[in-house]
Amino acid sequence: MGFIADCQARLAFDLLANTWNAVVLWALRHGPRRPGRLREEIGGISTKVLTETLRRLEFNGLITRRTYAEAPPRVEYELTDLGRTLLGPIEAFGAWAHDHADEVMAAQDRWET
Amino acid sequence: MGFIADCQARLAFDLLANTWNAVVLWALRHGPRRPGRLREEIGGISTKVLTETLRRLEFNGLITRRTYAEAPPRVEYELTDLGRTLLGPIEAFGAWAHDHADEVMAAQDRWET
DNA sequence: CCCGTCACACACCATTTGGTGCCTAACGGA
DNA sequence: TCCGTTAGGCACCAAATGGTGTGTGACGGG
Repeated sequence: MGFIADCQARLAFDLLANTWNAVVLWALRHGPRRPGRLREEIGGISTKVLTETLRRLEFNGLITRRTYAEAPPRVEYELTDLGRTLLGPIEAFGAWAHDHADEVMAAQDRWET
Repeated sequence: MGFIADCQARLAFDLLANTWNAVVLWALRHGPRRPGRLREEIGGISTKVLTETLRRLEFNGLITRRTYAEAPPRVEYELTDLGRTLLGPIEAFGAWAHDHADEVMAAQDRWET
């Protein structure tokens, strides 16, 4: 029933099953962002991986890519309505981490043997 | 603020940033399970990957491993209190998928060019 | 007329992830 | 005594992920 194997929940898990998808979605929560700005705000992500992540999110209909015919070129990424509906679940994880990060790290430290 | 780069939220995202972690946690939601039973209920996971996933979850303090000195050997995995606190956020994603899976697949289909 | 900026593409590389197949220890039963 | 069952180790492999470094087109400015 409902949540295992090839079910729909797996689709959602797959959307978040990489290092940057959720981070980039979260970084877009306040509105459109240019890639350079995204890299600053996120920190630690290369341009290549950022563009790959943005392509994935665009492919899944979670963000849109808007280009402006200027020079130097300008591009903005923005959450779609669909993408915005993911902010709630993502925030649930953020809140969980805020409450339990110390417990996870304590559990990890117990394995120093 | 507080959700980008090296912050605590990244820790939670990392916990779910692979194919099977969330699935296995979810499969354990009703109580202890033996590995064979888990593989049946989940479907499509090899024994190697299942044990690796269980080791990861155990390492992060989300599940416990209990062995019984019997033959054939018996092992049971169970959510810890900490692991149970993750069921809420995971369920939020399941619910999201239930509501929006069709939109994601429709978005993917738009890229058939 | 060369320089810097921006948003990539592209070549290349290391590590991780997921997967298959084979092997083992230990026992109860045929 | 050989078989089946259970959990999982081990060798091996392919693909995906993440990362670095370099090149590029188009324009405005010095």
